[in-house]
Amino acid sequence: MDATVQARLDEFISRRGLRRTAQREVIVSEVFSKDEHFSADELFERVRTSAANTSRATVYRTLGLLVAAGLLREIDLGDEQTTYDPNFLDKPAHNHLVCIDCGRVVEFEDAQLENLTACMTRRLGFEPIRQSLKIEATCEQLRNQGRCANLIAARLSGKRLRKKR
Amino acid sequence: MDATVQARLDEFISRRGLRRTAQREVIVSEVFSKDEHFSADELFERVRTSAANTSRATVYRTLGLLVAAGLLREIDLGDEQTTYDPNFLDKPAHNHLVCIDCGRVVEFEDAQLENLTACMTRRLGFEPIRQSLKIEATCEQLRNQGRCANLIAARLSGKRLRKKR
DNA sequence: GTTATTGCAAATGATTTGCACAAGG
DNA sequence: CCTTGTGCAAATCATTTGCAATAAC
Repeated sequence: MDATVQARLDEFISRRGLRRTAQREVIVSEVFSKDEHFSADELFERVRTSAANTSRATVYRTLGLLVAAGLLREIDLGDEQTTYDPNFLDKPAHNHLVCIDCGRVVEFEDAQLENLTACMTRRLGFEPIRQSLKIEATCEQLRNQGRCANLIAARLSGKRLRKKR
Repeated sequence: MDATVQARLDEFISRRGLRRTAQREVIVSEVFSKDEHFSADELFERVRTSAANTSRATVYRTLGLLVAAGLLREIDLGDEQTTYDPNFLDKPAHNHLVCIDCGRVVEFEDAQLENLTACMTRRLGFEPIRQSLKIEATCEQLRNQGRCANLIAARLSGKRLRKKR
């Protein structure tokens, strides 16, 4: 876990008079063990392997704390569950490309884009706070080569690729 | 209701062997009676005033049909319910500015923006299918004048302005 | 008459919450 | 000890679905 994250977390814990519990330790270290997006349920499964106790409720409650502490971001990829992004302290990107073939998510940022939208927002009489662009796209690779590594991986892991409806 | 909408709907009904029922007539005419966004529940309430029978289930099922027919678009404004947009045949905008003070939603389109994102998507190795930009912003009017007509209206109508969580 | 449609109530599924018990400081 | 945190099960809430009754065509 990054030192900045650790420091911010410590500050948050003492400022709010929170307590350090075994469950939180496990959840937090699991959250920041990778840079990848995850759902509450995926995290719950990961946490279970290290700490067989720890309830779903605690996972949800801890996620809420981390979001409140500004260490984790909730993003909405258009499916039925909230996605969490543990890796944004150093990159303020809120733009996502979601591949509708394989479910792969690419995060990116673009200064030109930010400028453009900020101008437009002001022109409409508002002050921009945050923005998120979601691009749904298909794999060139899948179309050209007939296969896509991400698709195969996604199927193997039983990932739900589209909205159920 | 627009003639194009009517024609497309007729075509869809016959192509799929659907039936014309009183409930559908009411729901469809209510959907296209205004250009504004609405939630399933708001529509259900509106429909109730004309046709006191008509269940929620039928409203949901009819919304699904209209989306399948390409006459209605589902959009995700980040709250807990799906928003529907009845007015997009003539304007292919999928970009929304949501005012976090008053909940007002402004739709807009911008060719420069579309170009920019399409380029970026291709550069990343994907083919863009659709995109949506959501900007959350605050009212200049509220900040400068201390009040905002939309906010007052929203409060009067009991609209939920933010995510409940 | 078939087959699509409806209303109702029950099912879903992610997330939240009330509560009694457990544990940090 | 005094609060905060936890697990559990029950509650939410938008949306979906099974089913028997009903209505198009």
